[in-house]
Amino acid sequence: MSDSQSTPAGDNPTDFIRSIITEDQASGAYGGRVVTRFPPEPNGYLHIGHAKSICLNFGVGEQYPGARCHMRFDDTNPTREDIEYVESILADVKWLGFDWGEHLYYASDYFEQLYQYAEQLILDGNAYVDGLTADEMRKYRGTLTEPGRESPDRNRSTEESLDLFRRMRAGEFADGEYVLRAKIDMASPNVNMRDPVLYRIRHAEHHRTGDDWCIYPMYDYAHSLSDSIEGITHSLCTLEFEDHRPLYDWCQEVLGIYRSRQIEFARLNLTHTVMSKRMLRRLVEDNYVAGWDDPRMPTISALRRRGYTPESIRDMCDRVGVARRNTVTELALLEHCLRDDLNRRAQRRMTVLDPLKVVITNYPEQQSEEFEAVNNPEDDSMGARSVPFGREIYIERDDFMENPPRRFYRLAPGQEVRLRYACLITCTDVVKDAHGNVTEVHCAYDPDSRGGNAPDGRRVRGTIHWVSAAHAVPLEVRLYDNLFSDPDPAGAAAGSGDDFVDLINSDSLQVVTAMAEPALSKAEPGERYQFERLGYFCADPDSQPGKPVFNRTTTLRDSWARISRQQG
RNA sequence: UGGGGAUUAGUCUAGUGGUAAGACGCCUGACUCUGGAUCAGGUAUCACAGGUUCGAAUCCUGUAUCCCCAGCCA
Repeated sequence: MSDSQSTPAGDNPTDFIRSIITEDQASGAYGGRVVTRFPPEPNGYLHIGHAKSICLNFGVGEQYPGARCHMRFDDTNPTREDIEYVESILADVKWLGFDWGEHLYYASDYFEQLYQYAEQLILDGNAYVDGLTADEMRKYRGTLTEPGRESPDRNRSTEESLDLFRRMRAGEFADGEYVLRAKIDMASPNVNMRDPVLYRIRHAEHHRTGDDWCIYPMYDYAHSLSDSIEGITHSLCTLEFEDHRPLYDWCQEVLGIYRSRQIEFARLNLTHTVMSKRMLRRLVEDNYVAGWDDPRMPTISALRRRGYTPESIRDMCDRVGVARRNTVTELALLEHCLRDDLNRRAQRRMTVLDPLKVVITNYPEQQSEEFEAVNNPEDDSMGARSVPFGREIYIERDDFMENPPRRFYRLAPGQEVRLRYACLITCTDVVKDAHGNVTEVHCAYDPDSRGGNAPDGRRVRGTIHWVSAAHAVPLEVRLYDNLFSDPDPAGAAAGSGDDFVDLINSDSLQVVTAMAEPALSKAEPGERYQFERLGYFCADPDSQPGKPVFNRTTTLRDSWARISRQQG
């Protein structure tokens, strides 16, 4: 576990759900058991929003004595689901650092049991087979302000319903011909209680049960029963299921089975991204991004590829908390958590993203030497490495200005800066091309400043990173920015009537060839570094031996940007 | 009055009758071989209006605003 400052040791409940569970434990409800579950439908990739639910459910599952969290797939709709998603979801949950142990389940494992319970419902007069078409059923359902009407089939005898239901299972009917409905109350102000459909006919191959079934249970029914079957004590779900709770309770109550308690919380929203499955799918399928794991996506697999650590994601979820209010969390919080984590853990390297050549005119040609650079100033145990230095080096183009503004402490004519870990240099001359662009900068170094400090103790405010031109290795670096500049793209699109894809930031990806110190040439995919003064970067799986590719995970905080903005 | 929720600083979250806490962000300053990190300080009277009370973000009443629900999706 990483040390999260937001959760001081010894504190117990940190949100209303944990308060409820703590009380239940104290009062002996559920016999002192605590069992939660994370129940995705395997119809897409997990995103950062799911991470909140994962952290909550698995977090509770490991926090209470004897507690556990089940990993369960809500695979009740064969037409949208696929094994590919099952595998990616499992991998993502694991990567986030959670473990379901033996408790991996599938709603489809309960199909037979669910079916038997459905027959029980019919026998008890709590369900009936209805022959209304989907269209008719919608009309019979009424509206939000008007009650619904009872279907003509509502009073079908239990014998007949049972017979029809068995024939539904046997495959005698086409899709849509019949459904099994709960017999509750067509006049309920809660439309979910107006005789909701429990089973529909779907002649489709299921990714796990093949064509064993042609009738499939609906979410409300399957979920309530699955929770009960697994002995889930606290069934944590998002706010939009609030109206479903009466139905969730109804299913367990009329069947007289184990009672679980559904508790709803607000889902996570993040600025500068979209989270709906529909929109994410659109981004991928219409090729606005390179795939589900394109580092600009909010999916777990994309965040992983981009370089986010699981610890940082969990830390953010901890800090965001759990409540019942619909909110939008600033991306800045996630970025803070990442920097906080990587500042302590990532090794430093020097890389120049936009090279400008500097010739140190008083440094002997052909000569070179090595300077020692610490790998992480926050952690001595990470040791040091040596970095080659020579007469010609690259510095960041931004680190030189011919006519610098006030408080620009970097390189400028006549101005002295420190080359990090190396020595002090002073700009003596500027070489330009025919268009007046600076192509080269000439400097003189202070031979007595080897290591970075002058013996006379003079202060040099600016320290810049650099790379020896003779030893530099080229690096493909992918600079990512937010996919959407608007903090609330979905809202902005809805408000203006625009298609959300029109709001995509055209500068969300910039690919550059950077010059890096030699140590970076053999980076393995997944390795994360801080490129000094620039940000955190992660080697991408596209890297080839000798041809590393890095993704910029996030920049470092840049207070110079603020200063220069203030100066105009 | 269709039903169900929500409303504390720019953003999250705590506080459950005794005079607003923490985090991110932002602003100041210190320090610094990353204008990074770190450290110090600053940054709201709790949607609104009444009421109860010695005292209310916390209780009551009313109002406003926002979110969710009419799939044989989850």
